[in-house]
Amino acid sequence: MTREDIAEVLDNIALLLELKGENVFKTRAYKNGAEIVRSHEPDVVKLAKDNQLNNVAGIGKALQEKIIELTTTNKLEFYENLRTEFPPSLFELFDIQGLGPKKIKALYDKLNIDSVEALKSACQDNSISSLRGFGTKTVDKLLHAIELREKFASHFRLGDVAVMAEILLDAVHAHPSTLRCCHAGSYRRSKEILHDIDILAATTAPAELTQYFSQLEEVEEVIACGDTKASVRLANGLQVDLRAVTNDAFPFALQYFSGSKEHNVAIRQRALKNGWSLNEYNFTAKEGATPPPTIHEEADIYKALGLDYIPPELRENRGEIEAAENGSIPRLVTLENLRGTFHNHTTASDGKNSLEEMAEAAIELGLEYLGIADHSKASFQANGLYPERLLKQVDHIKSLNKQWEGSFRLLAGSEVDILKDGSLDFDDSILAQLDYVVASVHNAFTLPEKEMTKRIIRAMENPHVTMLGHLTGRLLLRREAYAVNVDKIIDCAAETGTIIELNCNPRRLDMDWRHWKNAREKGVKCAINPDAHRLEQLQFLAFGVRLARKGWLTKDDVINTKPLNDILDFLNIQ
DNA sequence: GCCGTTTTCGGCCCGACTGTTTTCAGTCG
Repeated sequence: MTREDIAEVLDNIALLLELKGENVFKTRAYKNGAEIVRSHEPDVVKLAKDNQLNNVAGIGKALQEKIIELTTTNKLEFYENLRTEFPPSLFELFDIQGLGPKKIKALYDKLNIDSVEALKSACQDNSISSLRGFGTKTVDKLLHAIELREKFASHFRLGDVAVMAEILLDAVHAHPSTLRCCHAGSYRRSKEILHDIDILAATTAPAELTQYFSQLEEVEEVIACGDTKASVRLANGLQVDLRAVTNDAFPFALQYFSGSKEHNVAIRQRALKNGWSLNEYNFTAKEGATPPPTIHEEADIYKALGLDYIPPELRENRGEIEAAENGSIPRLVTLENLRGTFHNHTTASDGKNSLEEMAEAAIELGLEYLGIADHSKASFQANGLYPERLLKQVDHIKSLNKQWEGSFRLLAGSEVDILKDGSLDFDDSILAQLDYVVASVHNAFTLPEKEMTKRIIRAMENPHVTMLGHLTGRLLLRREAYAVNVDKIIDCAAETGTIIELNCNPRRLDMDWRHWKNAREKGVKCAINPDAHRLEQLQFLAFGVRLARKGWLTKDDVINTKPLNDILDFLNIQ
């Protein structure tokens, strides 16, 4: 049972308790517990096994017992009993916008509606209007929400929304009443998966701005439009929220709407200790408390609370507040710090551009080196190279390098397949002729966790392997990560000096940001690699940097911030 | 259900928006 499994059980308990009409704080405690289980370091599964759960804030006696029962028996009696009270299909109703626990319970109790399908019929034959609180507008909205659910996913990848997020921010910026504006929410925090885009604006005419925003040509549908807030939907189903506030409230609103919720709860608690209540508009001093200082910028809020500025990417309540308190917030890596990158493909395997074109694009981006790592022969679906073609490519790279005379360099590598037993797709004698080696898993995804972990560790123990490619093989919103013990891989990387890749293809973003803080603390280095299959994809580096920042990584933690000469030394290349 | 330098009881973030409920409940973030 993984931490994610446990978190899901706790989340489900919270939903079931809500349906039962339990105390909201009790349900909140379960939801909160689920979040803690997802993100706590070290892993609560390990803590439970070592009987070390008693010092985790937010996990009290009752949740401790439940987590221990889950880790030892893979079951939870309390949960099993609770589940018998409602049909499992009821959960899907929580996906419908506009339906919460109260309404779902009413639908179930009064009309026996237990699924989206049943809800749809009840809306269509209008039997639903007999319920108090379900007027004609509600029925229309529910039908619309059901349609949306069928048509669109409710989650989007960062890389799929970034362009639109920037276009809409520009549009808000262009309105004459806008004084300043910024993204907020999970986009600002660089989450890899988003539910919506949040934009915050300081304006002298809030109602005008929300009107203007809801009428932009990119807007497909207006969900809500009030005097200070507008919610719209774009053609691809993505929801975008705009908040319009005064210039004085802007820093507070920016802090508030950037989240995360967990971070804000902790920040508010801290404010309360000073006798100040903090909301999206201001500090309010309670009676007898020292008056809060004047706030001009978001950073002033953190300063007022005795904290260093916390970059938005870190605001997940994963230790950033403690770090800000004791002055140990890391100076996070930036895109400008990158000097080169590894793991890119060419037409030799499944890339769309030649060596020359990729090199030119890298130079254009200001990089000093570009690593070429085409697939190895076992990846026949990707036109993987046999040794002969690989060595020919190495020669080609050597001859191309002459023209740049040290100002730029192509590095000759390979993305070699880790075979099912952990051996590599090329002999050591071939690997020894390369500048570096990326080792990746491309088949046998269904191995049990122990075997998969052993397989990857065996590959890492090969001294020719420089770095590990896309550690878990996940494809966001498409394919689950394969079963692998990431903590063990990190430990092995620390021992063997193997670099772990942060694959910045927005469909992968693998290894996950949640593991990097741990990896960094153990001294494991990161390579931010675009895994570019065409020259435009070198731009993926920007997503990689965003996620590296989210993983607390500094310039020193990222190997490809090193200038060319240092990299040549590091790789032992003449 | 969790938590504690006012506390082991009594708090726990709260404002915006919508619809229908004519004074507020439910949902959302």
